[in-house]
Order: sequence, then structure tokens, then C-alpha cells
Amino acid sequence: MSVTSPFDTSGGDCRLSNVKVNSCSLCDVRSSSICRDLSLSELAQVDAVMARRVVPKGRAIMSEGEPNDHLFVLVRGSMRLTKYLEDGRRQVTGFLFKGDFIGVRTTKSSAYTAEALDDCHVCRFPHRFLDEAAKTSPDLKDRLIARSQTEYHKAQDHIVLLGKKTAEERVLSFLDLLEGAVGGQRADGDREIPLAMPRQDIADYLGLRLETLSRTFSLLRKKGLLKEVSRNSVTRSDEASARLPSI
Amino acid sequence: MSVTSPFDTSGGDCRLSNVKVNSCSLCDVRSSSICRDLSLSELAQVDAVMARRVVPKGRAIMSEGEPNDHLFVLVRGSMRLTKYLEDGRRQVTGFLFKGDFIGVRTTKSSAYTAEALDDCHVCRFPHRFLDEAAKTSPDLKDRLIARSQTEYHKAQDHIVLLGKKTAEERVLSFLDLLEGAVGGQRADGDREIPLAMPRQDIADYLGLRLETLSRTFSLLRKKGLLKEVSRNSVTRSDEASARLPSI
DNA sequence: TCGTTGCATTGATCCATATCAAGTCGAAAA
DNA sequence: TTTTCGACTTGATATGGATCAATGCAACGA
Repeated sequence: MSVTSPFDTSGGDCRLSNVKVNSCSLCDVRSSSICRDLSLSELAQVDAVMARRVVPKGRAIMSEGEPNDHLFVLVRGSMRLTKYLEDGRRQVTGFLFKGDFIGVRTTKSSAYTAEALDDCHVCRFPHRFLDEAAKTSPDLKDRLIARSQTEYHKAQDHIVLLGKKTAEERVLSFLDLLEGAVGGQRADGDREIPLAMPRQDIADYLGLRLETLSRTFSLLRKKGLLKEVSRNSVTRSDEASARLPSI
Repeated sequence: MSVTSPFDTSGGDCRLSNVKVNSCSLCDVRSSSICRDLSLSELAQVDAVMARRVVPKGRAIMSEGEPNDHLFVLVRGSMRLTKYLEDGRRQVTGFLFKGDFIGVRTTKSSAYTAEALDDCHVCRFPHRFLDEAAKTSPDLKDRLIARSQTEYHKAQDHIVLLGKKTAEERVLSFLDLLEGAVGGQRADGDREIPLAMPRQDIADYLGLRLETLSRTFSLLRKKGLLKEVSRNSVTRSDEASARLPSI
């Protein structure tokens, strides 16, 4: 099976064309992604219909309002989920990291646009496949429901963040979130959190202006809650996070 | 079958005790609720395990963080969904109206607290029942997934509202939402939208202060976008809503 | 090396919404 | 009817974050 064959390859080169790296058994997110829940026989089925490809930085794999009949698993890289108002105001509604998935039966039209923050690797299956797989393992759908509930919970937390938190709290909550998703490396008790996205995306996620975000980073550094803030990472000091109640 | 038997009746009288009104065939939200999707044989099953009761104003049927293993269909009345921060700040994450349901397999613990805004009638089934029902009609779960997606979409819209909209836009969006859910009666081209919740709940939903909400209502009345604003209803003037792009 | 270019930070000022403080209104109790 | 009480509105002022405008700074190509 060719890696690209079932795929619309318009735009975006597929660097994997000649190597059979798309076998699930070699996949490095299998244990953390939704695929963790799959049995060996299901995995074999997945292997048969799955198409893995590179999504170049900036490209969308799904657009707000457009129909979508595929499920994507993000194997490498990060993505941004956005919604737009008619006048162009943009809200980032979430970020996806290695192991996350998108596109569960979205009532045909997608709720948001999903774009690659860097060159991403994704696996793609048609929804139709899920229906078939569910016939042999009926609890597959329960697991999908459970995963979707997690997304819903995240959305609820985001609502609380935007509705009730101050700029400072928003930034700290965001760092918590990243730390949970990406996992900061621990050096000497401090944790360095990589920032896969530019400031504007963070600001649009937090409901703040670029400048306010920047000022808040500086303020947190001055207060000692953050040890270092650079373009693509933030280092939290250890005592700092323990001090605050986890808001 | 007694109406109350499968129910914990602690607190809240059950006014339906002597009348068999809990038959699905007589239910006035059957056509609008999730039950619309049920076949006749499924309905018969539902009738057998379903318990209908009155939830008195102010009482919670589900609390944030607490386990929940029931699905509820709201048959009459309205409810408020809230989340709290540790210091007591409250965010209203949504409202439920006649025909809505809550409690789809919430990974055991509930994302929010659901409280009655007035005396409500609800139908309640154990999740276990859904699993059994799904055996005979396997697409039941698809319909649940689809419904959950709708909730997720709503949450996304709420995120955009809180992250990007002005006070004025928030109030108008909220009225759109109510109009869609409750359906304002049309009189002479104007629509009266009943407000089942107090101002504080609306404010906490919109991420505004009580006073700002009140001022915004007054402003919209002055501008002619609203014809009348009273404690428990708002009347929109007809031309007004057409003027703006539906934000 | 030097521009150039694209982010990010910082500064000065403004404004939408919050906050604090009276009022007003209407429904239920006396 | 009057009183009372809770819910809403309105006013005066404060402020967190937005806006407008430089400035800093690292990566890249010439």
C-alpha cells in the first residue's frame, strides 16, 4: 500500500512516500493517542485504511463550516483550532498536540478551522471506517464518546478562563494546560515549557491582546513566577506554582 | 409502575404520584427532545425504566465533580449549568430548556452543576440502560454522539462570545440563543423572548457584571434594538435584528 | 558584515467595563 | 393599604486591558 494513495495530495509534499513508516505497530503515539484503546485486530484494520501524511506548516486540514468526513490523529507536530467572526476577529479555541485527534463525526460541518503550527504528521481515516470497526468492537464508540467528553470538559474550562479569570490567571492556566499536554522537562526543579505557537495565537486563545500577553509574561517574570520567557519557551520556577491555588 | 419508585425522593415532592403521566406517548417534548430519535420499540423500553419527577426551583440534579451515572431529559422548566473557581467566582456555562438533556456518560464526574431555575420536570435513566438499548439499536449511540457534538459546538460559540465580543454583542447573541431555544412569540412582527433566569445568571453567562448587563439592556432599548425590557422578558423589534450581521 | 524582515517588548494614553453607592420598582407579607 | 424585601436600574468614579506608537532583537539573505 502506498502511503499517499488514498489521499488528496494537492499541496504539501509527502516525505514519507517511500518508507513504510505508517504501520501502526511502529507509531510513536500509539500508546498515548486514541489508538491506545484499539485491540490488535482493530489495529490491523486501521493499518489497512489509514493514510499518514505530512501537513506543511500553515496548512488547514479542516475548515470551519466545511463538511468533514475524516478522523485525524496527530502523530507529530502541533495544530491550532480557530473560529472567526464575520468581521475577521479571530478566536483560537484550542491547540492540538502529538497524540490528539480531531474530526469525530462533526455533524458534517466542522466547528473550527484546524491548521498546522509546524510541519505535522497526521493519520487519517474515513468516518465510514469507524462505523465498520464499531460493528466488530461495539465499545469503540463508547471510547470515542468518552474522548469527546474530555474535549467538552476542556471547552468548559476555557469558558471559565475567558469569563472569569484575570490576564495573569489566564496566562498561568494556559501554562498549566501546556504542561499537561506537552510535559515540561524538569531540570533543577524548574520546568521549561515549549511554546509551539506564536504570541498572537496565545493571545487569541486567552482573549487578550498581544501587548497585554507580553506585559503579563514580563510581570510574571518580575514576580518570580516565571524564570525565563523566550520566543519559543517559558520556564516556570518550582516554588511559584505551588504557592497559588490551582485556579 | 410507580412514578417515583426508582427515584431517590429525598427533598422535592413528586406531584405526579397518582397519575400515569410518565408514559412517553403522552410526553409533550417527545418530538423535540432526544427521544424524537427513538423508535417505538425503544420508547417502550424507555417507558419501562424511565422515572419522571419534579425538581423544585433551586435544587441541583447534578454537581460539579460528583459522579453521575444518569441521563436526564428536561421535560418542563429550565435549568442553569455552572462552574465555580475556588474563590467562589461563578461562571454560568449554559442553560437548558424543555427538550434538552444532560448527563451523557460524563467520564463519571460531572463537568458542571445543573440547577433548576424554576420547578422542573425531568425524566431520568441510568446510563446502564443506554448500553442495553444500544445493543438492539446500534445507531442510538451515533445519535447521542451527534447530540453531544451540538453541545460542543455551543461551547465553541460561547468561547468566541467571551473571547471576542463586546457587551452589546454578547447580549444580542444571548437573545439569539434564547430565541432559538425557547422561540419568541411573534405579535406584530416583534418577538417577545421570555427570560427564565435572573439578571445575575445572564451576567455570569456573558462574562459581564450585573450592572453592565443592565446598562447594556437600557442602551439597546435606547437604540431601538429592543422594544421592551422587563424582569422576565425582552421584546426585540423586528427591523433591528435584520440590520446587524448575525454575529 | 550589514540591512532587512518578522516577531516580541515596552511606553503613553484611552476607553469599556468594573466597582462602589444610591435609587427605583414590584410582588408578597403584614 | 402600607411595609418590606429582593431584584433591577442608574450614577459617579476607578481600573484592567486595549490601542497606538516606538523600540528591541534574533534569523536570514545579500
